[in-house]
Amino acid sequence: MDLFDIIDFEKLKALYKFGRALHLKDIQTLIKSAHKRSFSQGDYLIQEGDTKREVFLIRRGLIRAFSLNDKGDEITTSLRWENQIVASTDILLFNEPARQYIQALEPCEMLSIDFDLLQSIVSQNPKLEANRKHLLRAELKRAYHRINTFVLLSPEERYIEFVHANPDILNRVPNKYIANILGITPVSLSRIRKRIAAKRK
Amino acid sequence: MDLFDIIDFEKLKALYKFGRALHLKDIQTLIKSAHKRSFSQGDYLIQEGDTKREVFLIRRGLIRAFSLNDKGDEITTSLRWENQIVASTDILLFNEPARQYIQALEPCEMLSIDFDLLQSIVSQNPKLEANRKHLLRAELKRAYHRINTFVLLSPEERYIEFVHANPDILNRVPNKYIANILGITPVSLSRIRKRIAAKRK
DNA sequence: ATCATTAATTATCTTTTGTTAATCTCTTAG
DNA sequence: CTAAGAGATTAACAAAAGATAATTAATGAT
Repeated sequence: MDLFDIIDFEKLKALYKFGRALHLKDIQTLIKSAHKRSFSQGDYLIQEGDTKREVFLIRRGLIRAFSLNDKGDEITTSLRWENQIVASTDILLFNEPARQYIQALEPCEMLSIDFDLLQSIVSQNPKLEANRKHLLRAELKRAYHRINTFVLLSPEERYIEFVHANPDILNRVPNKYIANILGITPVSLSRIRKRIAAKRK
Repeated sequence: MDLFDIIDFEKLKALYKFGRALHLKDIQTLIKSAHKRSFSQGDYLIQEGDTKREVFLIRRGLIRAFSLNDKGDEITTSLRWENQIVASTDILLFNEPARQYIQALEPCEMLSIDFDLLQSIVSQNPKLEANRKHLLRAELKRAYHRINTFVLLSPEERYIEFVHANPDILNRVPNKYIANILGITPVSLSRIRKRIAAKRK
C-alpha cells in the first residue's frame, strides 16, 4: 500500500476547508468517513424529500440547485463549483426534508462528509467553532448581497453584476439557468445581452 | 430603592431572547450593561460609517433599514418591530463600517446591549452557543426565503405573500417602503393593490 | 381655518418584461 | 452524414413596470 493511500493528501487538502485547527485524531476520523462520490451530468445529488445528512465538497464539476414553482417549472436558484460546499440547507440547517433538488451540470467529483460526524468533531474542537461561524457568516453575507441585487438593481444591472462576480463560470452554464438566478426569463436575458452588446459598440 | 429597580423584570424579560440558560452572574452583568434608549420618529439608530458594536432589542416601535442606490435614493431593505433584534450586520457580523442606515419610523424604546460583552458571555456559557446558532440560522432562513420570493414569485405574488406574512404591520408602514422591500416602485405597488382589489370583487 | 408636507393614487407615455411560437445553432447519437 | 434534441435567439403581441407629473387625501403646524 502506498503512503498516499494512507494519508490521502487530496482528501486532506479538501478537508482543510473545514478548519486549520483539527486534531490529528479528528483528521483521521474525518478522512475515514469522507468518501469520494462521482456524479454524471444530470445526476441528482439531492432530491426533494431527501433527509440524508451529508455535505459535499466539490473537487471537480459544477452543480445547480433548483426548486419547482407553482406551475411546476424548474427554477434554478444557485450554482456551485470547484472548492465550494454544497448541501441541502433544509436538511442540515433547518432539520426539514429537502425542498430543493441539487443536480450535476457537469461530471462531478465530490467529497461526501457525514454532517453529524463533522458537527461532533467541531464541537470537540473549540477552535473550530470560529470556522463554523465563519462559514455561516459567509453564507449569510452571500444571501444579503443577493437580496440587495434584487432590491437595488435592475435586471440588466443584476446581470452585469453577475458577470463581473462570476466571469469564470459564464461559459460553463446555460443562460437559462442564469436567467432564473436573476429572477427573469431566458428570453428576457437574451434581450438584455443583446442590448448590452449594442451599447458596447 | 424599589425591588423592581434592582431586578428590572422588563429588561430580564427582554434579555430572555438571548438564551434561557444564562448563569445568574451573567444575567446580572448583562442587565447592568443593557440600557434603555429611546428614539423619536425619524431618529437614526445607525448611520453609514458607524462602527459602534451594539445590538438593539425593540421593546416598542418600528424601524426601517435602508441603503442608498446609485442615484442616491433611499431604498428600504428591511423592517423590524416589537420583540425583534436590530443591529448592523456589517458591523457585527462582517466587521465593517455600516453601509446601511437604520431609522425609527415610530417613537421607539430599545434595549441596547454591548455586542462584545454579549459575545463573551455567550462564549462562557456553552449552552448559549445553541442559542447563538439558532439566531444565525433563523436569520439565514429569512434571507433564503426572501431570495425565493424574488426568484419564484411575480411582484404581485410577492406583495400578497408579504401581506400574509406581515398582516400586523401593514398599516404601520408607508407603502413606499414596502414597495422598496418588494423590489418595485411605489407607483407600481399602488397599481398592484388596485389590481388585487379589482379581482376580489 | 389655512397652509404646508407627505404619502398615495391616477394619468400618460416609454421601456421592459412575459408569453408563445418560430427559427437558428450546435452538439450528439445513430 | 443525418436526424434529434437542447439551448439561444428572434419575432409579435399582451401585460406589467418605470418615469414623470398632476391630483387627491391625510396630517400636523401655525
